[in-house]
Amino acid sequence: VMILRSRFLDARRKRRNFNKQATEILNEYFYSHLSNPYPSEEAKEELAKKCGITVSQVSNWFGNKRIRYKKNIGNKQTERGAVQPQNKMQFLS
Amino acid sequence: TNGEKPPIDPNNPAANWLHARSTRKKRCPYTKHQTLELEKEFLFNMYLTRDRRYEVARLLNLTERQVKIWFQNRRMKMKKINKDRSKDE
DNA sequence: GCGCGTCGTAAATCATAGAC
DNA sequence: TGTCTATGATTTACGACGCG
Repeated sequence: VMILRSRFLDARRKRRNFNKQATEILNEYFYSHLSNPYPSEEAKEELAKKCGITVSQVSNWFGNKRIRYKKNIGNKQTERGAVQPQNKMQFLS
Repeated sequence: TNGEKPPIDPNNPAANWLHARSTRKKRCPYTKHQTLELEKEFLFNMYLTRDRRYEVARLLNLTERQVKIWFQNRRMKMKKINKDRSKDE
């Protein structure tokens, strides 16, 4: 049991890239909230649940995404996917 | 509370989400020795007295502010570790 | 008010999965 | 198989705000 448990813990400790669906969900949220990509704690919990990852991992993902997105502005990185033609970023005038 | 736009602002990236302190000190990774000594001190007590902070800073060639912030960050890290462990069932 | 506490984050850096 | 780079995690450094 000890061996299995430690093996389990070791396996979890190793970083794995998130699966495609989880990444899609996160990207969809990010690009549909581009004017303010800072999910609330509640939103993070919901995203975590939908993606099958932890809240901390959601926070890490948004932290990395925001800074890496910024570093790309000007690049062609409009990044496909979730941005609907009818964008949701309005107001804030 | 300030701007500091990235180099370019193509069209309207809607990226007005501020932040980016221009006067912030660049992050400077601590040496193995500094980290080890800080960890030892943290093991001894999670909170520093004023005198102890001064002494640690002097010994490790860090500012008192750096030592204070290191302990604050370390406590947050401990909290996260404990949280993760408790979710282990 | 000061001074140190937590909380959330930016930005740099680390570690290494994975693509090639 | 052996590079590399993209990606998830961790490490410094603050701003904002709370408390005594």
